[in-house]
Amino acid sequence: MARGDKGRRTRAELVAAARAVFAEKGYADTRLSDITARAGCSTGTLYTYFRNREEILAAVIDGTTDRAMLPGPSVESGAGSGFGASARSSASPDAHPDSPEGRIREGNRRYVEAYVQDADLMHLMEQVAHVVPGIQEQRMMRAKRFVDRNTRSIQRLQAAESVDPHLDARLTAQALSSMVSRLCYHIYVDDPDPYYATEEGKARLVDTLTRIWVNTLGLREYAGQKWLTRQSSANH
Amino acid sequence: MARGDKGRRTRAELVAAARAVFAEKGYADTRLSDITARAGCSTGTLYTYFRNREEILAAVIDGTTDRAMLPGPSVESGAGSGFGASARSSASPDAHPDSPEGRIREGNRRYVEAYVQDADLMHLMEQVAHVVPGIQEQRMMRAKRFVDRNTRSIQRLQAAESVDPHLDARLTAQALSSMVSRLCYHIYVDDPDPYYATEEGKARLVDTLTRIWVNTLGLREYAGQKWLTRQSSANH
Amino acid sequence: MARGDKGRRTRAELVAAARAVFAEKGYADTRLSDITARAGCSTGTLYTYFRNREEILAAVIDGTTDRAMLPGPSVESGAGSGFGASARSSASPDAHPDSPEGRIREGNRRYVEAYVQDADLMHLMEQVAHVVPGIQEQRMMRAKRFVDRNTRSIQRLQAAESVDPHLDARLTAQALSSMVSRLCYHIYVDDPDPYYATEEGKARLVDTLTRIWVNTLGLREYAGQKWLTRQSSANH
Amino acid sequence: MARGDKGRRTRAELVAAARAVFAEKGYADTRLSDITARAGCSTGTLYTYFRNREEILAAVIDGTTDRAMLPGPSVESGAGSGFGASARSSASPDAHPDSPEGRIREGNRRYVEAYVQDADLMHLMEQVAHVVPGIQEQRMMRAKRFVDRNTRSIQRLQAAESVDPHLDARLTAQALSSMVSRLCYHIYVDDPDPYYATEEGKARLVDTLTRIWVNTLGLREYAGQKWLTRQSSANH
DNA sequence: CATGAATGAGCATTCATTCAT
DNA sequence: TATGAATGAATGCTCATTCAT
Repeated sequence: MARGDKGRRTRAELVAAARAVFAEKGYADTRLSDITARAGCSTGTLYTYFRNREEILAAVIDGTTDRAMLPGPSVESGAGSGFGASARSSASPDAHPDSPEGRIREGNRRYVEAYVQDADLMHLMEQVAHVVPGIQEQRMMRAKRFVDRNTRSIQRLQAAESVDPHLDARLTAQALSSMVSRLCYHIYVDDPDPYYATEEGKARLVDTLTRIWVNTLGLREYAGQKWLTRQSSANH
Repeated sequence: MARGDKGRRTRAELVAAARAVFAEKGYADTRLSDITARAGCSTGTLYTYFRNREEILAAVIDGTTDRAMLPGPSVESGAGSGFGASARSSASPDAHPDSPEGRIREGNRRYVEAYVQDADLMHLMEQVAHVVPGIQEQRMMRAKRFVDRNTRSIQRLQAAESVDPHLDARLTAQALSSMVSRLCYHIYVDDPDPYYATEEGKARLVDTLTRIWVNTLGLREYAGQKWLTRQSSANH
Repeated sequence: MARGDKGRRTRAELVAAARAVFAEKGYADTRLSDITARAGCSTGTLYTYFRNREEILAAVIDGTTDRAMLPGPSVESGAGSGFGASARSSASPDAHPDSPEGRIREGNRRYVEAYVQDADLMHLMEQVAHVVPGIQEQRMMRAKRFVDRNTRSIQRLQAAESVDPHLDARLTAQALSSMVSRLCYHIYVDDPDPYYATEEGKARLVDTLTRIWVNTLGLREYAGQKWLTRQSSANH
Repeated sequence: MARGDKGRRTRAELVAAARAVFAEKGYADTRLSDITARAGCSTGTLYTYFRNREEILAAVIDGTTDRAMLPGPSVESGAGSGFGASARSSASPDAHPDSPEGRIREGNRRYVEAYVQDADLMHLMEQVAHVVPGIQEQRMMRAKRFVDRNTRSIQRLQAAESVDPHLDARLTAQALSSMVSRLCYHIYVDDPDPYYATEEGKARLVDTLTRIWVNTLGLREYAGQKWLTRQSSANH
């Protein structure tokens, strides 16, 4: 493994090139020579930094994991806290940021934002998850932590009678997570609609996601209230 | 293309073998010789029926499309009708089968059932969708029809004030579809849990899915009522 | 080998089909299935009549050998006689048919005529001669006989002081034969010019060939005479 | 494409090996592995320099095009001049080198010499011309230029009344070219006779070819003179 | 005699990986 | 560290030939 100064730069160029080529041609259709060609170095150089094709894939994923890969809402409310900490809540965009709804909304907002930034990576992940061993495990681990936390939040709120007690907490947490990631995947990768790349589009998406969480959980304050009206006319 | 009687049998054996090997080793790691070996014929025979690797993949997918591939709830309620036709509704398993909830439940039940049957195929689809041109298009077409129908149902129910009017109908329809397919994928493919292959597990899954749909939409009768208790203790 | 009545017809269809396909796609690019497809029978049938690919090629060639394959001038003047039998001679088209020139002209005329008829076969021969063992030998045998005869004719005429005595008789005979076949090949196969398929074109070709023979040999009567004028203006 | 020093050597070895194997087994029967085996490298190396079988054939042909491929007499007399520039001429080997006859003889001499050098290549060309697209075109182009030049020479000499005016100039030029190449092909490839590889044999061949050209064209000075005697006894 | 599905040896081509420079 | 030519195992695909029906 090269650690000099030029070394670090070359390595970075390789990772960047790999990401770009993976995005362009897909993982399976990418030749290592495509990567070195774009990185402007020779084939041999790649092996100075990576032992094989999978290792450079791992580097591409790791290099951006920190930013992206937010597995869903409630991420930001501090370890173990979930979204159920505080009391006040409503489906309106101006809900108190510390209410369960506020936290859900904030989590969704961050997730969507990250997804837009790294849509190409998400596409790559999708291709690679079922093919390269290890990736999927790592990914599921991360997702599991958040589902676990949300499961506990739901259970706590169910105990507090703020959430529909009939819901299977874990299944629901998993379902809501799946929904968020899959809908983003659909909108930003599968069948991209430029509207959802705009601020308005993203806001609408976050709002819909949040509303689905809130409605699903039946967060008390919200469930009982009259339907609110929103400024932008419905149904884009 | 062989059309005799033996021909039909050989072709079927090849498709079956292909499906099995794809499931076992993954699409990318499957050698055509793996398929012919399992089918008990020589490599050349494969080319009597298929021009190349993609064509046999297509045959595998087509061969099961009819059974599986139900893209989600409300499929069965007749062309254009969606799930919103009748009035009475509740989240309980014994909801009138013709109520919106009944239809959603029935759709979910069928989808889950089909998914369990063809989980290996769904896995295959997931691998292949992003790699093989054409597959993804066909798949999205089919999904789009159901999202469209559900979008209209939601809009109709919103007009009748039976559904939360703040929801973006299309986005919600898409989100709920995504949730169903993705959750099934997670449960039956990604991180399989034998419990959900049992009748009880499937029932619980269907129930949770249905409840999420109903809660999300805020179907009136349900939203207002007191939470019901279920026999099986919560949260598996 | 099938010898029934239907058998003979099937065999004939196969040979005809083979000739057509060889002409269309070239020998190397012809699949046996191309032949059976065009003949309207199944692949197996071909093996009822021919043991392999070379055998059907042989059949195609044999089937037309009688007509075509005239190896050049002087063919018709009776066994062993060559073109030198009679006395009077001139390069004009109306030379006495029994003069050396008349015989040369007649030989060329027949050769060209046959070539036009079977240009596709000649093309086939050219492809195949260097590739399939046996064909070339058979072909050379036939050619050799005519070169031999012409060699003797030239020698006889040289003895009679009617022909340039400096010429190497055999080499000249070979050269003139080569010229005729190669020029026809060029004109009818390599770089076909429709003009030479017309009666006028063929006449001009035969005339040029004949004149080259006569001039080369320096057949006395011709060599001494003043240049003749021809009706059709020169140099197409 | 490798451009280093070793690279150039490897490439050259491959081309040499290809030429040798093509000559030995024929183009169609040559396996790429035959070539790499003889070149002493692995199969993959061939693809470092050539994209496929045709490209290495092209390299074999190009690599020797400069030496060989002289399409016939009169090549060397400067652009556009042909063989008809000067006046004095005779069929004797000691004709003034600048006379038409001298030029024809010199052209034939060079052609024969080159043919002997590269007989294996000429054989290869013959096999390949009718099979590989592009080769034939390139070959005809080159040949056409010489036929064109000779056509003009003939026409000029006809205008000067030095050449038989009845001859179709282009057809004659084509015929004489064809004769030269085909006779060489016969003598050196088809039915090789060691005699013609000797100096005496080559001289006799050149002499015969030249004499046929001169007689055919009826170059005045020659046509009128008495037949000359040559030292070597006639008719090998 | 005809059929056409089955065969399988044979070959071109790819591309991750190595290593001498 | 960088280079890039060399490697060669691996695999998709072809098509002449066979033979049971």
